Amino acid sequence: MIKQRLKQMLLDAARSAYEAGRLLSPDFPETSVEEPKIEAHGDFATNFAMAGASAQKMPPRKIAEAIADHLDDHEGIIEKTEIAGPGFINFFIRQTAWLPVLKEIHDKDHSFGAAGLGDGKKVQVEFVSANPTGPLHIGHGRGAVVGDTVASLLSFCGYRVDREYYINDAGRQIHTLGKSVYLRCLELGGKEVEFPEDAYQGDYIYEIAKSAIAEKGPGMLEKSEQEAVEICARYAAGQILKDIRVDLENLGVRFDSWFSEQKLYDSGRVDKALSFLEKKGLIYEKDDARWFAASRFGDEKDRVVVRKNGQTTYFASDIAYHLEKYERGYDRVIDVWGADHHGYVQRLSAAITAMGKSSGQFRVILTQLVNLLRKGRPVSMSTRAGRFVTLRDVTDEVGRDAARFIFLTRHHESPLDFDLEVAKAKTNDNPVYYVQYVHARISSIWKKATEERGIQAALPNGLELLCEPEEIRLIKQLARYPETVAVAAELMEPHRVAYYLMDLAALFHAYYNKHRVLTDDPNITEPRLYMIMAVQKIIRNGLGMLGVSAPETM
RNA sequence: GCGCCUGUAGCUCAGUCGGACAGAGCAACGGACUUCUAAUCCGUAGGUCGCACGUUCGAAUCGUGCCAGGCGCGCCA
Repeated sequence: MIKQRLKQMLLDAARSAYEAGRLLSPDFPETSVEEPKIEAHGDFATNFAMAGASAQKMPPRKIAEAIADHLDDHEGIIEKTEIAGPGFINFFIRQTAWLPVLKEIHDKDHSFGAAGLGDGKKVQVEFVSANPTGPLHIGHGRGAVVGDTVASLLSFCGYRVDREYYINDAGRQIHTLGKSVYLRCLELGGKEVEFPEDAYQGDYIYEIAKSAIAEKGPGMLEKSEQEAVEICARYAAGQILKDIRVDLENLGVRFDSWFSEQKLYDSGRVDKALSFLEKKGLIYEKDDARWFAASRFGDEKDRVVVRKNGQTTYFASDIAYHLEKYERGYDRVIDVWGADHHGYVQRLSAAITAMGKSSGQFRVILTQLVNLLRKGRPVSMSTRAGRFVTLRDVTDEVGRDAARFIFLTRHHESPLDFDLEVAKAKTNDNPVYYVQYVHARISSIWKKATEERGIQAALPNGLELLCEPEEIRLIKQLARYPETVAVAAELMEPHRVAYYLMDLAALFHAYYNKHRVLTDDPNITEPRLYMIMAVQKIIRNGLGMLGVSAPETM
């Protein structure tokens, strides 16, 4: 990568300038090379001289001159350097130095830009994990897409990634679900029932009740209430989970494993985790309850793990779950939660620190809430009345590609306004089509090239003829792909890839409108075809990373 | 009251490790289709980066204090 080579050259230049007596100190700052916003400032610039001014006790411009004089560009990638402003060194790269990236893209194809950052380490990304007590809503959709894409990014960057869904199938909510269904069953059987306010109100409960009667038989209702509720609970959770699976599949999200909370209890894992902490002296008894000393690990206060009534808390099973994750051999564990759970982060982090794990081994990604709008007006979401727009409604209406792309064009910690009408619009309000259109346009050109001109393959001939400014800009953008993906993976910010693709698409459309690829001159047609096929590969790879399709025609 | 997130153009949002003159799309206005797909392109206009102070060669970015919106502060999940 050109940037890396420049960094090395700078460091070498600084050393030889010091040896030649032009610099006073061998203490150099960390070299930072970045791309200036303005093209007139060159392809790359460094603040090396300014950052080193205090150590050198010299004016920045003097330092910059010394370094510039000692630059050894034996590969010949630099056209010229300039010293500008308070002491920036600006580099102008020889245009032909950009061209090799095209061949690299063609050669490496799907794996272009794949970095070995992860070094084969095992990572688990746990996301969605919605309670199986009702349909998914749009907020779950956001978490699903962010989690899925973070997993893809990490996987591309050399981690061994598993996607997991944690099923909260133990505890009171499931019991409430069972009771809700049971009562609806009785109601359907003609009995007068009082339906409590804290039960699940939605119409889907009726649907489940109907099929429960059909499948389990009316005899179910003759058992004791406790037994019947239990049957209803398990049946309902199973049905809802089935629907959740379908909803996620529709969004292009698939999990490697579905982990049951109930199994943690059944296998004694919760007790095991608590005694593990107890042995470390981190569990104590107070007010007839048992507490974990979370405050010793940065949490505000200690937290109850076993209640006065002898039942464990959700926190206890979560500790057991995370302990189990590490026991399964995951080096890093990533949880994607809705922002409404952020109060929970510290206590779980505390528990994980208590397990002896470092902060780098656990990360919670919080996704902010989604406001669902239609034509700028909030869509009413009354959970109490059981009347709300589900995730399925949304994907059915706007489609997977648009839904995913919209979730990924915001930083996940920014609240998101999701407007159904905008999501359906096939205009630039909806950049997914803008990006996909590049792919389709290139397919169309290629089709024409093969069918009408008998061209068989894109070959790297005459690339030095790619010297239009729009061509150089496009190729430079292609060269940015590896770094974009690496940074997105490292920071777990998938939106960076989406923005990268929009920028690439803009450069391509601008190029397309100004220059023809298929010309009467084969000498110019060949390299241009080679270039746009590289663009197409990056678009395809990038969209694929985001779980968005790359259509041949639109 | 305490904690977390957010605040950038009329709207929706980017802005990397503190870098040079603040970025895109939409909306507005004016242009470009006998051409490889106009789901496109070109141009114009649009800013107190919530406010104030501080840190320094340099702040949308870091620190402190305010303001506004969202969320959270259970022996709920």
